[in-house]
Amino acid sequence: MSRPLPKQRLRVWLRMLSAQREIETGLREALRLKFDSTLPRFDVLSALDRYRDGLRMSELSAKLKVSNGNVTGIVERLAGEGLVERVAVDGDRRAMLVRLTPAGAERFAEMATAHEGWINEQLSAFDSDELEQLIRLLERMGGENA
Amino acid sequence: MSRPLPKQRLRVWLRMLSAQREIETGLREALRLKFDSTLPRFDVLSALDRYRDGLRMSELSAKLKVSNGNVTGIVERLAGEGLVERVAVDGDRRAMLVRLTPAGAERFAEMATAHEGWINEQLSAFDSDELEQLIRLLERMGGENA
DNA sequence: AGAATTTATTTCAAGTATAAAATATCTGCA
DNA sequence: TGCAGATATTTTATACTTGAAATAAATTCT
Repeated sequence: MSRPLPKQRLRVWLRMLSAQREIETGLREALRLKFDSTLPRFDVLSALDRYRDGLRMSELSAKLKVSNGNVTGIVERLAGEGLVERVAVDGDRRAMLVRLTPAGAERFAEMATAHEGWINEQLSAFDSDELEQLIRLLERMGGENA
Repeated sequence: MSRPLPKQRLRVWLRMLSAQREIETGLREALRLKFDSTLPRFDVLSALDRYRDGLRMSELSAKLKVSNGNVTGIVERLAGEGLVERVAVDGDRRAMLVRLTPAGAERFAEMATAHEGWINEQLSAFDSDELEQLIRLLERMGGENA
């Protein structure tokens, strides 16, 4: 007789939260110390690095799963640092396209290398098979992919 | 020849972030609509419900893995709502013990029931074996348990 | 064309979060 | 005893986050 399903699910959720917070705390500190930057900024740069032609504000907030207003502020600060630029979209004067500047692309490349290393350490306990298992399971959690 | 280990680990991390944000968005909204409350407040109540004798501020922030100053603010608001109370610890005048009020315990009980239901829906795709797998894997992620 | 609606983004108010500085208290030890 | 250092918490400054309201521009429907 095993534990009821709802309790098991709750347990998974709580454990996931805990692991996540712990890893994020490490990342946050590392980003701050090595790059004087933050996790949200890294996330925005990362999305823009993946979409080199740029993204609209709304696409950015959808990809990051955060509110529109939130992205406005982060992009503003990144623009202030010269890492991203906002350009008008022609054909739609409501929209703004955000993309990496050359400086931003270069900066992100350094951060991404370090970031991959930190994650690699945090998840060093897992071998390839286990990682595949995790991917398969996590892909079925929540709705669609990243 | 499979993908290199560091990339696989990164993939797991990104997928976990994505799933988490999606689920949290749902929980946040549900908590707001049904209880006019928030996730951080729920987390604090949850910890206090588990430790009925109360917790010190520092124990609370350690369990929740958030900063001390953060907990100060959330507890302040919960105290304003009459859901928690702060009492002096005798033998140490620096410390504060926080615990649920009867109203807080009652309120939390309602919230917890609903919360379990929401999580149960969000993770409805998984059966018992898969949940056990997830637990085992997640327990090895980051450092120690919750 | 002109009004109503929808879409894209920003602004706003309130709450959440961190790191660092400030307080207050406690503990260990010369 | 008295003080140096450690501990518990709050305060402060700044950043992040949300949901809702406000703008502004595009689209739809007569």
